[in-house]
Amino acid sequence: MQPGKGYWEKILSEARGCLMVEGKTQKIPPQGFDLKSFFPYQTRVFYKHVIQAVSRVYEARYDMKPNEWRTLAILGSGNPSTPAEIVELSSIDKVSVSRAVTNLSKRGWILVRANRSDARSKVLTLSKAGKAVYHDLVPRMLEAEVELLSVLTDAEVSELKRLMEKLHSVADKPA
Amino acid sequence: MQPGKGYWEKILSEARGCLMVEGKTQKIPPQGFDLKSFFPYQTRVFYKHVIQAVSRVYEARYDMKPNEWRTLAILGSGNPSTPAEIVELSSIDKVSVSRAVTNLSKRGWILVRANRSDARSKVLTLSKAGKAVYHDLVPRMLEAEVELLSVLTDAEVSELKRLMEKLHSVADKPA
DNA sequence: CATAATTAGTTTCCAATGAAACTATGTCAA
DNA sequence: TTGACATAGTTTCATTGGAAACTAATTATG
Repeated sequence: MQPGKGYWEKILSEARGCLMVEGKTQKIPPQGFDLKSFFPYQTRVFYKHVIQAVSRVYEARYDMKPNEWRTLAILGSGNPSTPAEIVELSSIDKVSVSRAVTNLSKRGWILVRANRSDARSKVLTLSKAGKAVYHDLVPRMLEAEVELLSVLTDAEVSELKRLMEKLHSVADKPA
Repeated sequence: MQPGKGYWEKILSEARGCLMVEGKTQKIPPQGFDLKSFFPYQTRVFYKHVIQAVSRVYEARYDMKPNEWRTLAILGSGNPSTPAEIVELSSIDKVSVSRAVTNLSKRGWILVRANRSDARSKVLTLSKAGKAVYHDLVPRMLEAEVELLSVLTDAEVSELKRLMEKLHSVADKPA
């Protein structure tokens, strides 16, 4: 339960000089904070790199927005879905899903029909055209993924994924 | 130079059923694409988690925006800088830096003086108030980082950082 | 049943961001 | 010099995305 003490001891030791307890202003910082070695900063740079590498594909080829691609991807890989299911599966918020669905529908890529079991809802499926786009795009996206990851070994990719997932397991502080 | 063949062989094999070569439309996909196991998707989820964990701190405490925090962080840890240097160090674009500087200046946290050696430019430093904010915020940000990373061991943190950095080393395709 | 509380999805509004155009200054070459 | 081009920073504009309010339909409760 106490993993990696050393790490943050090191980090905090850098900050120690400028720690201030609530009211008490103390000391000048030991020139200590370095954005470049700050984990969230590194994550942001990393993220931008990854996203940019793959978003080019659907942007250039179909002028799609990220959320449209994600929505299409979910509809293509599964059975008919409701917007709510897409929210669930994509971690996009419902407002954005609504917009993506509207746009994809305008383009004729998805079909919207009523949901018999709940009139508030809708059932979405890919149209023929939508499937064609999906089939064209998926392998290209996977290629882009492969290209992106090609500097890493298999083992490294697995490890990276594992560590990213592990980070989520932080329980929200009970207090 | 050919690292981790197995990984993408696996990935591509899933797509194989629906690969289409330029003009030729082929096959139905093997129900194959799963957004949740798509690396860029995982990265986005990961990123949101990380950013959210730390941005709370400066948002709640000083109602600062991400780019304002980053700008402050750079000014605080170093010597006087020009906006261009901040762009360089923060990987924020110059438009955003300009805005962050304007806002921080309005709040009285940074001082702007002319740059003797180039009248187009400016020299920025933290004011007394700005330093106080910096000194208050830095240890809290580091704490948030520690908190965030506390589910990982030292070794895991190092490895994660290493892998994220390694991914950048992709050379932009020559052709 | 009737009505209160929820839920699905949309619309409206606003904050954040980046691209392109713009202003002012600096640099280089004839 | 003087003009052509480059550079620092700002402004304008369009796009994106999320929060909150809204509508319509459903479920729960008395």
